[in-house]
Amino acid sequence: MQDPDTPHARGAAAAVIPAAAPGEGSPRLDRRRILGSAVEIIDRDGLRALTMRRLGAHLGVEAMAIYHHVPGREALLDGIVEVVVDELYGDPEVHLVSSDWARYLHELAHGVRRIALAHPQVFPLVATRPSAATWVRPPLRSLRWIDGFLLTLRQCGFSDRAATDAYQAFNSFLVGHLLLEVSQQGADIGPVDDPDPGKPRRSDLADYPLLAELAPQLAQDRSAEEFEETLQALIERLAADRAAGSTPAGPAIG
Amino acid sequence: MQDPDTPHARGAAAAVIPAAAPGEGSPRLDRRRILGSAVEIIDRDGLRALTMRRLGAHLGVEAMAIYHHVPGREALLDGIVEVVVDELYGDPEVHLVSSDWARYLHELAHGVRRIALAHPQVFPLVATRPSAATWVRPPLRSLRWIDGFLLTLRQCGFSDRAATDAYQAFNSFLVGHLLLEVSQQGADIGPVDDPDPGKPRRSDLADYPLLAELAPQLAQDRSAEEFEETLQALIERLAADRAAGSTPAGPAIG
DNA sequence: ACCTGAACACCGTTCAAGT
DNA sequence: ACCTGAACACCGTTCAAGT
Repeated sequence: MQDPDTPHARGAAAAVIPAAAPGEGSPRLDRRRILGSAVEIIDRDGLRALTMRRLGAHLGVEAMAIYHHVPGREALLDGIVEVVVDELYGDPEVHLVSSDWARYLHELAHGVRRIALAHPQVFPLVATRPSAATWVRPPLRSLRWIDGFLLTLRQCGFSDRAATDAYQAFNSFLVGHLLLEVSQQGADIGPVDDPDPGKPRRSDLADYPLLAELAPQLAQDRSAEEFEETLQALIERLAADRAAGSTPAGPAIG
Repeated sequence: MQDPDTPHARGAAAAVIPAAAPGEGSPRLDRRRILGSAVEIIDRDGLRALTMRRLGAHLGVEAMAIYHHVPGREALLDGIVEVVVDELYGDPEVHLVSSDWARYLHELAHGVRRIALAHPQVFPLVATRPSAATWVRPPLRSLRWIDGFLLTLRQCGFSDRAATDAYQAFNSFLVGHLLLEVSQQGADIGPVDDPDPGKPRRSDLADYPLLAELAPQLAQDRSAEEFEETLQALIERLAADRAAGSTPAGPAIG
């Protein structure tokens, strides 16, 4: 249980001066500042380090002050997910709509991947938090992006059904791949308290000679290539669905 | 904050008689009984309802007694994941190895899906808990199954690389699809405290006419079909990779 | 050997009180 | 209008004590 307490404001009994942006005059609390600090804490110390009390301290404020801007911890987590997902808007390489659907899916997929890799400890939250409606699926869980997605595909000749199916398949792909990719690079859900979380002992592996032989290869990080290949395969599949269009599988009447 | 306290043993100040299997004589505590109760609690009330104290009460024991059989809460969660994933062994429709790899992947995928649907509240844990080694990927995270998987594919003519790639792609597919499927059917990560988690208001949807139009279609549950289709596409892709075999993309030397 | 009671250091959250 | 102090009902976990 060492808690090195990284050299932030806290060590000395310093005056209560919240770290405000240098040029900005107002260290006052607001939702944006709260959510920003929360993301910082998770990025640095993991989800379990995010406590109302610790968040307050990080903001130079008592924990209870937070409740004036955010209804509670659950709402805080929802806000974090929203803020992180909305980083997509700031990505100059991703456009909200496009006339080239395949290129659009490429851009979007890489944009989401950049977010996941920038916030590996937040991404499990993005993937697992229940969303507003059941048909809003992570990670593309903002109404505006869902709309842009469907608009783009419909403009490009997808039927309604093909477009909505594509939305679901695209999200499944992103969640599946990115969740495993961030977890692979040490994203703990929770704090890093555990020095050695019990990696398979050699003796365990001894029971599975093939596994022991292939373990080094399994350990290779081919995430980037796999992402590209699976994305490409998905796009090809969607292209086929699009071409099939509104042609069902043969005459069903009769 | 209503807590109806479902009509289980608890209401009346009953004698401390732990619920033991009728025929079984020993209500003594052991790891298996603890993990079983823990899964029951999560299945019924969600992950956040699983508390050392509540688990103890459910077992007819003080919370501290649990620590004699399980090192702590983290280990408890790991054990839960293990127990649930190991239900695969009890599934008569899933074999550990096979000489027909495509059929094998079908069986395995459906076996894992049955588990996810049987324990929708546990599956996010299966998907997000850090595993022993980085190369052990959820949901197929038991060494024995990984070994069986690789053995089957190698026996069926997959190269080492194609087999390990297939393991990773297969797991990504399962996590992505099943996580969204269980979350879609109301799997809360956390308790059901929130009566209405804020579904998109009509006014929000008014800003996105296309979305409003397609929402009913997005809300349709096509999980089963999608699972089948994506699985089939994955298998076809793996078949192509297998056929490509050890033939790299042209001469790289020179 | 196994379980309990009491305690400790933390949580999220409330509410009246301060400014 | 915004923040604080003190309190409440919970947590996970420890440890000496009981049987």
